[in-house]
Amino acid sequence: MNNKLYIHNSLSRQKEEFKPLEDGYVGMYVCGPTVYSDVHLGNCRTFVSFDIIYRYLMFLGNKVRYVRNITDVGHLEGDADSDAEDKISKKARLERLEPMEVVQHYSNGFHDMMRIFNTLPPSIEPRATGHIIEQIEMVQSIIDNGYGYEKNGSVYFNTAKFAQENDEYGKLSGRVIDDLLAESRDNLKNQSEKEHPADFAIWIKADPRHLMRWNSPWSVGFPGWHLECSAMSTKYLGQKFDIHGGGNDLKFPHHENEIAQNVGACGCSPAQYWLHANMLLMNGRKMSKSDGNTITPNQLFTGDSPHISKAYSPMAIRFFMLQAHYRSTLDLTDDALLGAEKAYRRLMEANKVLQGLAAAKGAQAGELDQEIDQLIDQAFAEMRDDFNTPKTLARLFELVPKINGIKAGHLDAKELSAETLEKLKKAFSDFIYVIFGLKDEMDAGDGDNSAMDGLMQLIIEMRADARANKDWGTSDKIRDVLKELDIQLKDGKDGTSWTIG
RNA sequence: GGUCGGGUGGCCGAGUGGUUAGGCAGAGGUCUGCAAAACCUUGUACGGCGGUUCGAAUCCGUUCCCGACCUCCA
Repeated sequence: MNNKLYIHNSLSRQKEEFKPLEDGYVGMYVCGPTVYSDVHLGNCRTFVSFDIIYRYLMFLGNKVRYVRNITDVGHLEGDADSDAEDKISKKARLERLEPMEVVQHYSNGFHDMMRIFNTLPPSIEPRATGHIIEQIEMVQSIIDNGYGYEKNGSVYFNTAKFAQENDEYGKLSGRVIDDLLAESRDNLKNQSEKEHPADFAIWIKADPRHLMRWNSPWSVGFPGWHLECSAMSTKYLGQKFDIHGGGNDLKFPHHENEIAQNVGACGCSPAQYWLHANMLLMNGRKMSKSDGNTITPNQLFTGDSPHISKAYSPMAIRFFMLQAHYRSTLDLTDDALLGAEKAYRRLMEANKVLQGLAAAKGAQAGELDQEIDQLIDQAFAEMRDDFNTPKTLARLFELVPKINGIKAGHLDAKELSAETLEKLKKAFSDFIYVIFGLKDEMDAGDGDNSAMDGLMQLIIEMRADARANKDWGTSDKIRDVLKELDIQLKDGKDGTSWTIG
């Protein structure tokens, strides 16, 4: 059986077998947020996608160092040599806050949201402002290697020269430097500090209104966007590492320039595999604040938005994200969320049923056993094929009727060996909790529900008595009132169970 | 305008040169005191137009539409 992991590499635009630089160890860098506003739902999708990838790499037995930065300086709203302002500096100025207050506030919010979506924290979460020295050193290396030049205290990366001397530039994004040249030749007339429009700032001299400033050999200023990722990935993962990830929108210019900086500074391309998560749409269009086609995570949780009919739980949304492949766009609609929520509950219910199953006496591997065994193996194979969560889920959902069928007695439990049943239990639990990172939201109180369980047991018994006496009024009243309390009774062959939601 | 990626059944969403994705919704049935849950069965599909092929939704060309990034304009 083929146990290799295949990953789609944006650099080669095809699936490749994943081979870490050092067997059993994986270094993964993912571009984190710029913390100047509340985290965007689309960002959440990207980080959930990489959370699954992180979890799965660990599940396969790798020791993973997962570095996800926080960009808290340098990300401009426009071009460095125009009138652009740093996003955080601007926010701080408008709100009359210290820039670090802005950074702390939105970092906290980001972390809260990541926790709500049940993503694992990265191994290291470096900040750009905490690595000014490393960035200055990298600028110096780039200058020393002839790929950077200073103009009026700012330092620019010489993209044109770099592209001429290296094969690297444009490889990732498909940009051709000549096209960039041709497209923008007119701009050369502008009073620009740049020698070429494709050049970009790696150190920016701070104008008087700029609130974030550090001493450097060139000026009192701040590092350019892109540079923080080059410097910090090198610091924590080395000049070469395994995986670099981020949102698709970062491919150009951010990631292209990152590669240029790394090559320009040390002569080697940083990551072996580049992974890009695709965008989240809403109602078939991009989310956009200006035309109202947008929704925040919190609006999703509260249902307070004209775009949705009800509130959705974080796990229902996480499940919704799992239903699409990370490299595809995902269209968020109310109907799709309704469907995902139901599917999520069905899966979790099935798991609960499964974990309660015991092997039948005298069970032997029959046809059912073989089918189940095969589906489990297929599910794992789907994950190894570029983390294909929708296909993995499809296999799990093919197992659901089997689980329910055994429980209900439609399927012959004797055909399922104890060994395969154990394998199935372990696989379901691993997929749901360990790999997909889902949580049970339907259990009351999580852990401390013995009182609730006891109460429900009593109520169920009282209803059973009423039913035995054909007292339908009482039994239906119990059922209806509980339903209003969001508790659902499920009558099965061997008694009644209940769930919340 | 440039580069790249898409257009799949009522909705979301996989995938493949000839064979079932899966979920949700819909229809029928089993079970039930009636329901719900669960189980069984089930329909409609691959944007338009050409071409390659014995055969294409899957490959090629073209056109329309959508998205990302860049650029231009505002």
